[in-house]
Amino acid sequence: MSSKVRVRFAPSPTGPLHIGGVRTALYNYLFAKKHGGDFLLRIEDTDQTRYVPGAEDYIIEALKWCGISPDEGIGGEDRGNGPYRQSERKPMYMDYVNELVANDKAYIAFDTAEELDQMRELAKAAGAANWQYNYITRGNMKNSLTLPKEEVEAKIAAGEPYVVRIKLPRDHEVRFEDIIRGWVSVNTNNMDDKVLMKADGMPTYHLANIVDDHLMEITHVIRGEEWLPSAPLHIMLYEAFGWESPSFAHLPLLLKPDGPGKLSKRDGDRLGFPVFPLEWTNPETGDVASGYREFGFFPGSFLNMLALLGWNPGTEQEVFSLEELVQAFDLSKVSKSGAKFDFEKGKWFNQLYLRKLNETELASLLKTELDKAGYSINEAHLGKVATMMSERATFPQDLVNEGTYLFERPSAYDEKALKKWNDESPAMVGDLIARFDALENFTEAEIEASFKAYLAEKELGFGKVGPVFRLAVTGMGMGPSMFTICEVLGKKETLARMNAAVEALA
RNA sequence: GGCCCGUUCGUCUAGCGGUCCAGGACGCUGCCCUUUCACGGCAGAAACACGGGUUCGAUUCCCGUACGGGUCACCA
Repeated sequence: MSSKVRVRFAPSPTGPLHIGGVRTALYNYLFAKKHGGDFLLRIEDTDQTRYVPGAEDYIIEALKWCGISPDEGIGGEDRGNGPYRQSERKPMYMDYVNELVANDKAYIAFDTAEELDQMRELAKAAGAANWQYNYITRGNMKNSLTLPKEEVEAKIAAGEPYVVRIKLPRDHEVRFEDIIRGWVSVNTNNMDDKVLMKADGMPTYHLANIVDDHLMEITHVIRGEEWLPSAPLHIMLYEAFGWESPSFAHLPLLLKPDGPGKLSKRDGDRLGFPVFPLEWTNPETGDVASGYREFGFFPGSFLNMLALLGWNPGTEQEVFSLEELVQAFDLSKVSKSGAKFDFEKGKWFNQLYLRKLNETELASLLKTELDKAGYSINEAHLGKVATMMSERATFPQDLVNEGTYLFERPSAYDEKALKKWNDESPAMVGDLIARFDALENFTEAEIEASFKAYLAEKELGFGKVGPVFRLAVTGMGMGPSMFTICEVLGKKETLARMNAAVEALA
């Protein structure tokens, strides 16, 4: 009888979540929902020096925008496993650390950060490999393993700062089966006695993580590959406590599209696209980093894009709603190697999502964008214009930007299109003005019929008059059907523009 | 550098010993549609890192090399 699936996303509030973090949260969410389990959000803020105000709210808002809010924990329900912020759990960790020390699974160490740095430098100067605080070196350091018991007690009584380190056994092969990578094996000889509790009394990530995952009954730990090297330590910790370890799944990293390395927060807008779900203003510098939401992405397309970065269902389906992702998701189909992030594919997804919208939805998007840009049009035309512009838009703002001539008179004429304008043009436009002016209902169909009748009468080709007509009305050399544009503009405005063009370009 | 993980088109990837002179998608190129642009349709270029094994047979299994990534804090 297996217990209920419970997973957690446990970010550190050191700044905005980047898209790699969002993907980790997404995979956790998908896995939980697929198995009818719980998705928790825990804040790992054991490092007080790195706390960034606003980061926690940002994380909650980002998940909410994506539609993958946690069931339990920060931003979700408190189901009695809280607090869900590690800084608020500080007193709880002490007992566990003491238990480990009492059972000879951990020890107290007095070495200062400076002394440790010195050891590392010395080792480096001697050309040795990494200096490690381990089964060999701990015998020469200042700790409860080397110092007499009375001295240890005296130091503690005197208020001397100390840390607690795990006491790793010598030459022990640590093995665990990663859901994505299969068996991973590391010898304790290559590991060191990591600090479990810092001098300030706060646990390190390693200790807090294990204690909390155990207490919160986490069944599956799904996290980035950057944690793979410390997974053996975590296994040792579970063993030290005598607890059953959860299953692990280490996700491949999101890599920079250009140079080497993983996509990082610092990449910001250097690459010409957002790396954060929502816009973020650095509270210290005031710098603003763009977000996918503000860039015009839909939560659905954003998630769809992220989901396929490192996972695929094994079929040729690429477009998924969140519900479909839940159904199709499978951790064993997550790939092993890192994925270079490709913004072009993301844009494609957004374009696809935009086109799936119906006329009412598009009209509402257009209205919002028009308001933002300070434009307004006859509400009756909203749907027509939105639909017309949607096929050349990737983002909602393109609905306006790709056709500003629909909302204001052209202030200039496109240089390239201007080449189509010649000596005969004013007369042609003049003829059209006269014809259009006579139209009863200035509708798309009527305008088209009138225009074509004119072509037939003068025995002119569409290519001869069309571009000139377009230039006069929109100032452009390309765009959607002129007849639709004219109907939207209305007779008065269309004729006014044509007259203005004749005057300006004569 | 030590340790760990990985390696199929430019990119994301399918492939779990013969179905693969390797499939899909983004991007790119060409053609068609079209007054133009866009959309759409069609077509095309484009990859199994290398070397050894194992096997009747390797993209698929094993080993090595190369390359890439991660990690080596009283940060997570």
